[in-house]
Amino acid sequence: MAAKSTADRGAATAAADRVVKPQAKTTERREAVLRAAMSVFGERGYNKGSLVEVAERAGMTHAGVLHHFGSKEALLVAMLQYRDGEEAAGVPGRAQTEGPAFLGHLLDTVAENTTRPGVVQTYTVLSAESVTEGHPAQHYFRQRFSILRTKLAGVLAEVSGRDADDPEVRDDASALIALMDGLQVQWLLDPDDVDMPRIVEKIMDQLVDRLATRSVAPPFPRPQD
Amino acid sequence: MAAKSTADRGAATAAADRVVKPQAKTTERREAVLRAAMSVFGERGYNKGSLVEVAERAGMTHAGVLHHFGSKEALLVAMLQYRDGEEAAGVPGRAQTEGPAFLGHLLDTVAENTTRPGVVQTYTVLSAESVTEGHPAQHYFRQRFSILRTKLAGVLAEVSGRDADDPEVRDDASALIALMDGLQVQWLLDPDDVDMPRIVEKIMDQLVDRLATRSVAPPFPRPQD
DNA sequence: GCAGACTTACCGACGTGTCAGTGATTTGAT
DNA sequence: ATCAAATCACTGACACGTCGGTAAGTCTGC
Repeated sequence: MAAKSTADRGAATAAADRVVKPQAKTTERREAVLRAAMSVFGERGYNKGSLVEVAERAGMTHAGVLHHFGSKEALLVAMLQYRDGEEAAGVPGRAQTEGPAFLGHLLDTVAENTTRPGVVQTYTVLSAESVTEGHPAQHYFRQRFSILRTKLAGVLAEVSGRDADDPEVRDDASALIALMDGLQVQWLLDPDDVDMPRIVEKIMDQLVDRLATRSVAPPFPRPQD
Repeated sequence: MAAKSTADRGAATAAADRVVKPQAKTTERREAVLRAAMSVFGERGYNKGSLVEVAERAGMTHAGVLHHFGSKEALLVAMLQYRDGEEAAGVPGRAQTEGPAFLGHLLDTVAENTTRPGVVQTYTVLSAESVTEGHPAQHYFRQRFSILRTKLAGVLAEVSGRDADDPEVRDDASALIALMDGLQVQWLLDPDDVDMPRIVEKIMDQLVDRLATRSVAPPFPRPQD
């Protein structure tokens, strides 16, 4: 019968070609809107950024943007998810960096961010803005921080021969994330006065070093090689 | 311009007594507006916070607020300065804590902030928002960070017997400030998962310790044993 | 009676979201 | 392959609310 929305489509073609459901260039246009949203919300924040400006940068009217995403809130959420996907895809290696290499990946990201103030600003402004009442990105950032803390704690534990549930390890994970985020604000305001990569690397080394050398009660014998 | 507003007044009359200048309750009312602004801008951010809501909480109309402060921007700036004054006055000791005691003061502040999420939110949201183009609080925060970095570097140098111009000392000052700011975002989003005072104290100790024990030697990967 | 502290009334600019309509494209039956 | 119907990707106009700011008048304490 009649398919209601674009979501209701299935088993039309057997072959696994890629352009079956949407209208050929639709994905392209949606991505243009998403990228426009990143730049606008990054420059002005979610509250001050307007759909009209997003639409202009994407080359359509604001009604067109609403046609694709339904509401400003939904656009923000879609943008956040899109950004995650892009980042994962952008890494030359596999989707997710695992183990100790993750620390190096973090350092690389900090260094790379130095060349992309726009991206840094998007993240900084939005994450802070999200703590206000009823902000649509609140759930996203709460979850993101939670996952990041857990992952970092795991890596830190692995590297230092500790337990990932050790409060000290978790504290250090929180601290490292906080350090990176906090530095971004200072750096955006005063790029010449704050050397993000150098600072993060130094503190990270120091944290790992202390975690490894000062094992309070090693649950297992851990030779330092 | 007919009835010019009283917006710009800088305590510029001769006698320092109280019977000449403001109209008795005026100072009181202005402070009420300033406090209302802190709560509104803290909850919603500067962009989303409205003069109407500030006015309501101060018990007047938004035109009344404009009468006192001239513009929304001017209100924000006045609020920021008022907050600084309040904080300085709130410390039981003198206006400014000097020397090594400053580190303890910082720790006390972090602990105290744990009981005042509103204040923390105001600072967090506004400081991040200020990095956007043309934000009225940009100058305030740039200056604030600059002064804080310098002061902290001085104290750190004093405590560890280093030079305040030492890049390592300045890096650590930036790092400590970044840590505190970054933790606030995580804490606001997840108060139970982030123990701000404990984390800051631990990192601070660690920083001071390393600064003091490791003089002016270039850092080797594994000097400690 | 006058300056200052307001209020009421209002303006123009914007911002989000709705709606009907219009071509372009895809679909499905022939 | 052809063609009509369905669906899509939009646009333009508008409804409706909100916001910062202005103008002018009123009330109050000195």
